[in-house]
Amino acid sequence: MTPPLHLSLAGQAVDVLRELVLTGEIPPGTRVNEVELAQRLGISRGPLREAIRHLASEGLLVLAPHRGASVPTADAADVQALFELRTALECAATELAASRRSDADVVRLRAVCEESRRAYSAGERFPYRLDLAFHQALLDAARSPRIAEQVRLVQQRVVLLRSALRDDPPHQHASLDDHDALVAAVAAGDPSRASDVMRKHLARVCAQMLTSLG
Amino acid sequence: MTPPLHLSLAGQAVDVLRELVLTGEIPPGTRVNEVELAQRLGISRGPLREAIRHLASEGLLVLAPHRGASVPTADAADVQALFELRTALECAATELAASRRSDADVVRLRAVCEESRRAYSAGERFPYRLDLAFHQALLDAARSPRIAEQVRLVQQRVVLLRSALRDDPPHQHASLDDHDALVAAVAAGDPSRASDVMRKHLARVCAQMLTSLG
DNA sequence: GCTCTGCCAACTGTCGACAGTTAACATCGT
DNA sequence: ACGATGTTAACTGTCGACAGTTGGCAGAGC
Repeated sequence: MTPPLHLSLAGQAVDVLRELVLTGEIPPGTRVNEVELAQRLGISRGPLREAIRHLASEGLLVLAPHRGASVPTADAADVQALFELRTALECAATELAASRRSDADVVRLRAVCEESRRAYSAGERFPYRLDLAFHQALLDAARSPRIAEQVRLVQQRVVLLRSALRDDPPHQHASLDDHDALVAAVAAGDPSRASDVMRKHLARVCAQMLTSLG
Repeated sequence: MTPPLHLSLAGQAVDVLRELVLTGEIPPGTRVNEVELAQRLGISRGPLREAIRHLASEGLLVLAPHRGASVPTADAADVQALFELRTALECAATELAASRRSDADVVRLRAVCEESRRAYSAGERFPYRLDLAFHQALLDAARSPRIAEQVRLVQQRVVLLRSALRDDPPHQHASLDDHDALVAAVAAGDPSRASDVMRKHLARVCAQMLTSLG
């Protein structure tokens, strides 16, 4: 039998609180009240504090001494710094993916791209879910668990800002093309081209976010 | 007056416990007893638990449900994954440093290199302190606070393994040469050459650690 | 002698309460 | 009316105690 992944109240609180932050139910700038939230979750302040600190270590909350935790707000400089980190990590992961990918990885990547195009053609907004799935599939192909973990954390922080990407068809179309180009380079086993495409893709996304903010 | 950096007991406990782990006073594989350590630090279990969780988020401790925290031990695969991450981050930082460095940055880097050579010539073992100082100076020149923070965390984990690097003069000499080559490329404003030198430098360090382990 | 089962000690996970600090409000002085 | 100051309520930081789980040990059964 697999040991239960988290039965601890603190672990559950991490999951619930993460969702509350990522879905925007606790919007950026909001301060978190420990006693109130503890009652809402039906737990004591101890486990909740541990959950809060954990989320803070992931960058989803910021702590101020004697003033508690709040959901971070980002300015242009923050976005730039965040994308410098994301670019460093994802370009490296993309290079590794181009070197290490299996046939199954390529199949998977193509499938995600096709599903994205279907959804886009069907008039849906480009589902963020599929964008994440694509990047996740790329990370799987890279077979570097630590880099994958760090990328996951950075992407989480980006999700906090994703309101900036809603409803921009040109940007979404460009992203679909980027993804296709990425898959082609990875499938061809060309790390430097793949990395280059990724760098440009992220630069576009970053620029898009900066204009949407400022 | 600058507000005290951490007056909270949890914050102090983080610093003390981090030092205990990094200096090897609590060696890898050792389990940490909460009540015992709390008494030793003269604090209650609450703040200590927060400190433990914080160190765990930095990778300096690993948590097992109902079995507490212990200092992690690394095998070859861990070292490889760790250096893949480190390479991704430091190569990116090096590229940025080559683009953004000021004259003062170059002066600083040269000074650290010279001090390292002096120490080495004087028959000292290559002080790890100076190696950290060099990489830190490089990060300062890169002006990317998030990447710098992540590198700091990875380097911390590497310190846990640094016993593997003691007393290897050929390796130390090669590292000194690497550092000089790095400074030259950064000073010349050549990002791709600088990144390349860094990649090879880290590959050598990683290989050295792997042979020392297995 | 070996294995399985049931108990036991030690430790972690959790809780409720107290103390110290912060920030906002009301009050006083000018 | 405006600013400075004292006061107070709310919240965080900390503590000690209780409960549940884990792993080891002793003893019974084969």
